[in-house]
Amino acid sequence: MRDRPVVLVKPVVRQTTLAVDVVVLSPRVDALAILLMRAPVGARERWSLPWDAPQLGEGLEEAAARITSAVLGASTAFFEQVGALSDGRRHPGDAEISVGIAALSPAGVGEPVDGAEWFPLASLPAIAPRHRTIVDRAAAVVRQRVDQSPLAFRLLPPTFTLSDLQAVYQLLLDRRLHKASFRRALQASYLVEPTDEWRGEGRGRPAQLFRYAPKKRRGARRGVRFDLFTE
Amino acid sequence: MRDRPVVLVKPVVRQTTLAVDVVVLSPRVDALAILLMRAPVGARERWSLPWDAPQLGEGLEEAAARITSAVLGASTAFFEQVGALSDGRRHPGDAEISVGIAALSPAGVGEPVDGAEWFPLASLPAIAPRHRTIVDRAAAVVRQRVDQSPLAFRLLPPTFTLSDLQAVYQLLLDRRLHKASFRRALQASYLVEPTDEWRGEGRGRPAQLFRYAPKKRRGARRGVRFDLFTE
DNA sequence: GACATTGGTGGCGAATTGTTACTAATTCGC
DNA sequence: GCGAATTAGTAACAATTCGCCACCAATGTC
Repeated sequence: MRDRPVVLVKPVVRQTTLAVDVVVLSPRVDALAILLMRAPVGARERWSLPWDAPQLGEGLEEAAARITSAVLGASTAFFEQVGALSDGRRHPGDAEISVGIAALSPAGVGEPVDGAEWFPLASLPAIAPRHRTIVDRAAAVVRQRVDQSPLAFRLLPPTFTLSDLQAVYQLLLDRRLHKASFRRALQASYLVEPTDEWRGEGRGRPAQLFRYAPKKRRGARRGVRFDLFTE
Repeated sequence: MRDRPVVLVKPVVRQTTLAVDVVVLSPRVDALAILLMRAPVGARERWSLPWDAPQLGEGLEEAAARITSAVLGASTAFFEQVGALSDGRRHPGDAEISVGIAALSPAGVGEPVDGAEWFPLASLPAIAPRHRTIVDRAAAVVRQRVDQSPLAFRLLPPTFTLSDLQAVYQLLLDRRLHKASFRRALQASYLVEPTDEWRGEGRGRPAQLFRYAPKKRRGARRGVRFDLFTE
């Protein structure tokens, strides 16, 4: 190597347009749902993900939080980045770059403002191509990270039954889990602790309520692994 | 819900400055290394990640590819997004937003241009705070995804011995793996197939060369899991 | 030819996983 | 009141997987 470094890449910042597109995820009846907004008249598609540009000095997750509470009227505290996109696909605001962010919201928290509505992930209306990509990636991301990250607990209220928890895992993973194995794996992961409350749903035996309380576990705690097949 | 939707969030695109910061990763002697560039005189730190703004109409991974080949003189084809950052931390070009991208480069491919140098991940010189964050996240991301993604194979030439492969996994996971278990897990994953070539390193028995050839496996193929402890 | 060195495998005990089958506590219908 | 239905929770067993040791194989060194 010679003495005087030659800068072959001469980096320069350039102005671009950036949008934060938010995938607000929540467990609804028997399906994961996301929040879409009715687009202004004249837009190419009738629906879109809630989005905005970050304000000056505002972080990306901060922007996502602002957008989420504007649309849902409730604050969410857990976000998962889905990725940045700048393919040629069309964005409703024609932003060059999109940062997709998934916001996890427990069921029953907040209420969509006028013009916003829940849609089951499996049956969305037409949205802009870039939004479609972001939604698909968001689903993939949560599915992939659910066993490494306390993600499932962010879709539940502070206390919940193990059946609730299992239902959320099933929604996220999109497959049925075996009850006994699920509970055993959960036990081994030291992620929850029982409260002394019980909840009766009407029929059936009342269920004990648990809370999310990850124990620091010496050594490598393996992620929670679940097996296949229906109960 | 009323009939006329009220748009509560009125999204607007805004101009921002964006940088793509690239973490070029490669296995060097006994350690994962990344490529840093000597910064121009007057910069606050002597070294930085290679970075640039994407050109007009250029995708993020495209930009990463361009930057990588400018610095390494060789093209890499595998990228992993590390995430977008827009905290207050300082970036060498004062970009408001950074997209961190890890580029995986096999050992022995390309040669750093003047002003660029390999540094073992464990002992980096001082770099801008935002670059520090990106490097740390990149390491975390590859560690987390190595068993879900063909990541390890992108750090190796097209054919390799199983010992080579094990060494790369060990670098990525930063721990020793047990030989017999490693091979058994690999067998079960249907990720590699043997060629009919063998390679003698000088001493010891020659090793068979393998290539990456993932078999489509019906049903849920579980990720490759490895155990602990030295050979 | 003994030895050092690296590659590769068989197999065994321990741990984990997949599943069945049971017990427990409640409401509903009659 | 009381059995059926329904949901919660667990014991236990068989099958599989894991962690590891011990060994065999093929090469270079002396």
